[in-house]
Amino acid sequence: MDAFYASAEQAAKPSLRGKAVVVGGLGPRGVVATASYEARRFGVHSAMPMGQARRLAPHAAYLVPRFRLYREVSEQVMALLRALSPLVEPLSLDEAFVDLEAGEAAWDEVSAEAVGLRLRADIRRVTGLTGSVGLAASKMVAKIASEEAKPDGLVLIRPGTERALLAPKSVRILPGVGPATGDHLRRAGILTVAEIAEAGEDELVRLLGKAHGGHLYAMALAHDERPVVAERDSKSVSVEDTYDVDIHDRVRVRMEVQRLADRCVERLRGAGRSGRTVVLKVRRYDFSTLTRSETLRGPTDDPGVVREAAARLLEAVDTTGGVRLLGVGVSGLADYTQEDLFAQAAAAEEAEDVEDRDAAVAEEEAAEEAAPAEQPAERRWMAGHDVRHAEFGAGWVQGSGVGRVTVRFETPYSTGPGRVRTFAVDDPELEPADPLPLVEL
DNA sequence: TCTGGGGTCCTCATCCCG
DNA sequence: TCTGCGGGATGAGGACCC
Repeated sequence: MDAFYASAEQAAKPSLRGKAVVVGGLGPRGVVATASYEARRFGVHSAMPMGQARRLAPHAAYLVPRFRLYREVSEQVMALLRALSPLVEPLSLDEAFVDLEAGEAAWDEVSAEAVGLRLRADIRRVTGLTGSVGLAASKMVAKIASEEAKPDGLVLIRPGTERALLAPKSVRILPGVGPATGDHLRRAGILTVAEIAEAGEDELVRLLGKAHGGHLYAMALAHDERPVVAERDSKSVSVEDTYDVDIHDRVRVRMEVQRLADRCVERLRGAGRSGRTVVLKVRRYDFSTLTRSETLRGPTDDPGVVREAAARLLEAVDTTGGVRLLGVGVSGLADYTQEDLFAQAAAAEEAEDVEDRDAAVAEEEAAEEAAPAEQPAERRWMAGHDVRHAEFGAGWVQGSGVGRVTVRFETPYSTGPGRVRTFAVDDPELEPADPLPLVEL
């Protein structure tokens, strides 16, 4: 999908069509998740700090991501892909590999191109958004083709032409070559894909190590036999938060770690999994990041067990100077919880856990009350989120501040920009609403 | 107003075991 | 019994991707 989050927002909000739109975290430490093509013209791109984006494109619309909506659209697209082949490998919400031969949807260049064209039309019809298609004989080349196809295009790379096509390009187009590897290669005088191939496998392995070097050399020769793998089980589950202001208070740090552990277990259980290794992540005030992990005797999905492990790990970490991010993760996932000797004891502790949790929630609420500067009312009105007004109907939050919230009343089906009105943040006629489908049913 | 969140994979060091 | 060594498990960190 092309500039997926931003395109979805433009489809949902007619007043933003053709305008610079930036989706990402809006807090003081937010970064850009996706910029619309209009915003990219100002130099805004993903992973850029929001402050920098605002300086480059002060008039762009800045919105918070709405993952619910993106997931729904993603499901529609994935369903179209699965109709082509049982072998669909999603890479993210907006990207996937499809093995067209396995689905007998295509068997040569002509049939593949026909399938690609039809798919793009279907995506547009079903979701209202544009997607790009890259067709090739391997995953790597198909991925590069799809990048070239963006936005709103289709690129087919004929088998046999891959090497010549890749040769003059920067090493950075190869998947797996980021800033660090790019620099490494540049220092060795290797700038293009052709130069990787000329350097030879031994030299690549010497520079980058066995796995990475060998892999990269194969890629440069357009050798990529990796199969399309459907439904891969995830290998870890984690949650993390970056705080608007560094946390110095050790007690508060402990409390945050407990909350993160609970959220992590919630997600773990939601996925019907359990895990054996608990990982604590701490990013300090100076952006240095460290992780500490502990492997348990068996997999668990018990919040008490994960919380205790996370707390133990935290005790081994120096947080003087402050922390900007905390995270808790679980890896070594299994589909079951081991019924070991301690299962009984764990069940007995469950009651205690619930009490602990209540205590933690109470503590947190108390902390919020103690800090009224948080302005909780405006938390409800996040820029870009859907609302409904008893009199004016469906709309979205354009902005909020100093006790007011500004709403634009329009839907994905409005023919032009909607009207704007401002309300008090506690207006009883205004309430949060669910996202509307981008295409009218 | 410098730097998100959720993942994957690889490497290297260390420890333990046979 | 001492020593060498390979290999798995574990833990930490880094690069990369969307």
